[in-house]
Amino acid sequence: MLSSVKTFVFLDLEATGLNKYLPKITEICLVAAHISSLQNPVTNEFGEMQLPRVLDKLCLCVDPEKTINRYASEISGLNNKNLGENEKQNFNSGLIVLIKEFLDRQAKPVCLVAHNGFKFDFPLLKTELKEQGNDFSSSLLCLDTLHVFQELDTLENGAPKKGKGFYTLSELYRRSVGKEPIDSHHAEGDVQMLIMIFMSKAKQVIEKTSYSFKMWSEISPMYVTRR
DNA sequence: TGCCAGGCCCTCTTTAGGGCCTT
Repeated sequence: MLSSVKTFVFLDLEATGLNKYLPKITEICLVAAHISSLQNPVTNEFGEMQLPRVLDKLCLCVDPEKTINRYASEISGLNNKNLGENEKQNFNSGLIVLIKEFLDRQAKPVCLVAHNGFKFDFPLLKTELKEQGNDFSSSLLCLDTLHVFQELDTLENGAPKKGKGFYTLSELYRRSVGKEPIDSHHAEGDVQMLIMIFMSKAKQVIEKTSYSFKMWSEISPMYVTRR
């Protein structure tokens, strides 16, 4: 299934908190890369892998209309004060139109990619869409890089690696790229790390992983607000 | 309003409990 995907759209959300606090999105970043760029990474004069030159980006800050968890504010730099002062809009129908048009511009089939996406980013995005009475095309694919890298380790070593923090986005980036993360917990920074991690294993991800993707229609909302 | 994740994996397991990963 993944071998037929033409565009991977890397996604990261910042939010007011974690799942149990019924979070709302404070920042969304989508970066679309064509399979041809991901499978043939360009290197600089030092032989270091570079982000593809041809990328489409959509990054927006969002007024969550809810108190942002203190820790979430500290790590993301987004708080109710600066979002309010900058007059950011909420997650409204206009934003959904933007995102859908962005996805529609990409060569299809399209696959969304997020780290721990099955548990956090995809369900939360689905909740926000459903609250506006909207949704994405059911033909959209979803890939969770947390599952991908655990599955690759299982294929190579018989089991995922153990230990706290082994599969965090930052740690995967350190091991894949050999550099310290930059702009961690800023949506665009996290997406850039995600692309680099993906490119470092693109061939294996596309050819070997078979359990790490779902159809968008299989994603359940994180929660449903009572009205 | 207030509720307050969750499926998978591991082991000091299986009559269970705790950690991971995302903000």
